[in-house]
Amino acid sequence: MIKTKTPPDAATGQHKQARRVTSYDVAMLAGVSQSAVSRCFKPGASVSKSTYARVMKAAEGLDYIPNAAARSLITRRSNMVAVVISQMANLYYPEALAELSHQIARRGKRVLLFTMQQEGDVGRLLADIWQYQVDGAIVAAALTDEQIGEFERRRLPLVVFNRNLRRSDGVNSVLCDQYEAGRLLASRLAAAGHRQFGIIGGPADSPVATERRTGASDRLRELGLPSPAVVAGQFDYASGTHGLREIIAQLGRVPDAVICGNDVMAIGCLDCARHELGLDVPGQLSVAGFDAVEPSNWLSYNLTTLRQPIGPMAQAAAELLTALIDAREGHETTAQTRAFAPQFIDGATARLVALAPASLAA
Amino acid sequence: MIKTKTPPDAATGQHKQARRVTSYDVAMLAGVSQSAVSRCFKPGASVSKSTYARVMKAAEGLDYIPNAAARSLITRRSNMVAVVISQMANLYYPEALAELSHQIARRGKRVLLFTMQQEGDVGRLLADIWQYQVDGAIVAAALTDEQIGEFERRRLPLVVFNRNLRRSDGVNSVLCDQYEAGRLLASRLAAAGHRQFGIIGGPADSPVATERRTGASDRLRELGLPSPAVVAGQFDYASGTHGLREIIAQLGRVPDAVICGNDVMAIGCLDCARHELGLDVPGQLSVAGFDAVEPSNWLSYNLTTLRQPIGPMAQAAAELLTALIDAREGHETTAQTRAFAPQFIDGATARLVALAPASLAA
DNA sequence: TTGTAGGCGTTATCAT
DNA sequence: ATGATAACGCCTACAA
Repeated sequence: MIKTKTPPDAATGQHKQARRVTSYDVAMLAGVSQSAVSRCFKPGASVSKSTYARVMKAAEGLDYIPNAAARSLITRRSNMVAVVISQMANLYYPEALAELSHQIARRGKRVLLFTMQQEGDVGRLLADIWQYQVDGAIVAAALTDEQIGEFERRRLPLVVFNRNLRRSDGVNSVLCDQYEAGRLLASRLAAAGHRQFGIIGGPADSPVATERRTGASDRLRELGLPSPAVVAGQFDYASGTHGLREIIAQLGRVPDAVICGNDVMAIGCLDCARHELGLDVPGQLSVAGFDAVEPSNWLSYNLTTLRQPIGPMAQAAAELLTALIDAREGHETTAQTRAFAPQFIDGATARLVALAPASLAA
Repeated sequence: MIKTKTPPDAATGQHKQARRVTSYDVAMLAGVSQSAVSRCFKPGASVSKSTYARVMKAAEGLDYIPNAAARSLITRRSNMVAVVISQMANLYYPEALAELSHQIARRGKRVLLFTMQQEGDVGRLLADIWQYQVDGAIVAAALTDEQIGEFERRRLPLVVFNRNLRRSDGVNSVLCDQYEAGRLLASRLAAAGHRQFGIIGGPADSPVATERRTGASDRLRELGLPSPAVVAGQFDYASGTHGLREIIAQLGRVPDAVICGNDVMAIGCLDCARHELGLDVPGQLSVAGFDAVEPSNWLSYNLTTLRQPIGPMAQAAAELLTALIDAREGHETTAQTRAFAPQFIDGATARLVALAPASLAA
């Protein structure tokens, strides 16, 4: 007996123990060398038709599948992409994740998922990302410049998703201009004659939330409108309902319009206005959100909002990342930013035309 | 020069090329053997305090992180768990995924995500699951017995999520009894005097959808009620709106109650009834769904539905799977099923008390 | 086209 | 406690 550590039941052959079937087993059964087997599983390798057939038959008989861990050790490619996402509660992110997963799968890779509750928790995930030897990462969360630097040092392709446009230099990113979106929404509402605004913002550690909020309030200030009542929320439904009440308490009256940091909060705000406060929307109050998540389009809401083109953005992210991965060896490619324009959705929860003097009187 | 393929800039030391830093580098810098380094990264190994400190300092200086692929090659543990999910559109699954990811992360593992459009596509994913050497899998999709057998042959721990209770023997599973849930909903509605039902079912390839539908219609038959109008849907909003119209066309009248295969379809049905057909819900029509996803609880809907306890279910699945993984070597454990009771949510979209004779007259 | 041999970066065994 | 050394399963020159 020369074989080391033969499993106890090897002689009986009853069932093969933990020992997995390897390319050696296949080679033996097919009567070829191990490297021949290896070549058969590499697309575009030079193998004769006859050996290919023999190997494949043997592989099938043994249920052989190449071991990706062993392969990645030598090829330095794991065919895994890290996707880092917070705010699964946000509704926008599940939609984005579904698209990302699909697009990444199309390109022959798989998603290793990293989720977290707070955006601030990214730091603790990073070590794991290094460990798992992913080929690249798509991060939809706030990264500090230092953290981005770590990706560079490790030469790990990185695409940030929805990061602040104004800080996107030097980083490959896919995004909507959230600041501009905030401005746009404020402009449209102001143009319709709304004067007193409320803003229900998102979490402090979310750059997207911050951009939207400052975009809107900057624009309102430019227009010389009264300063809006601003309250903080958590991107969830309850933040919308509480937020509206808080705004009303702050102002001592119902505002003309409320801009919410995302659709879910806008829906909460809307429901509170209609069902708890008995307000007519958009008659007495305009409400608008961001994202155009699916429920915003439901008949009960038909929300006025700004769509982020999730599909194209996910596709762009996957495309950009795989390009970076394929080009990793050799020339440094310069970072690019793919910005998408938010699309205004003219729903039914915001009045968008100025009131005629007559109707003001009425 | 003996070193093979020394990178061109190795002499300059300017920046280290693709060559990654390994435990050897750390060992060299710390002045210890490579195996000493390895031990330092294995919790509970025997290392002296002084070498540990030296190694860790060197590791930090070099940004060294153990390579998980190399490790898994020998330990036979990748610390990855495959999660297979379809129907990301369903709203229920994103919520489940978020919980699963969280629970799995707590146990020191990560989720390798496999998504698909149709449940029938599971087959094509399986080969990838074998490839990636995951430690186990949680599958929330329809698996054939043969496919389950393949997991067993490969001794890959498997937990099925929300598979048919009546076929759960021999498979580790976490589920709600969907058939019973369907019966329960039918019973409650029938008890309130509803006689003519409509059912908007889910996709044909979804066992969950099938169970709910047959549970409801079996119960209606037992009660001797007129046979319901049954239409098929895709678990999405549009299926709910179209479904209701189709049911009305089939029956030639508005049914007393509609049971929908999930909440999103129920919401579609509800919106169609109220906003397109001008029906009073629950005055003229009762509508109920399944899952208690977040929007079902929003004020505009307050849907009558059956909650699946996502949190406990995800926790059970993660727990069960990790237990299986830890017990993999040695004794076969017998398969277990963890069934959770659906919880009736007494919303405001279904009339649940019988009409008094007086009000019938009125 | 095919086989031989070395190496990818760890962990695990066994002396010391 | 520490250091050699042999796996782990595969890919890839290189030689034949």
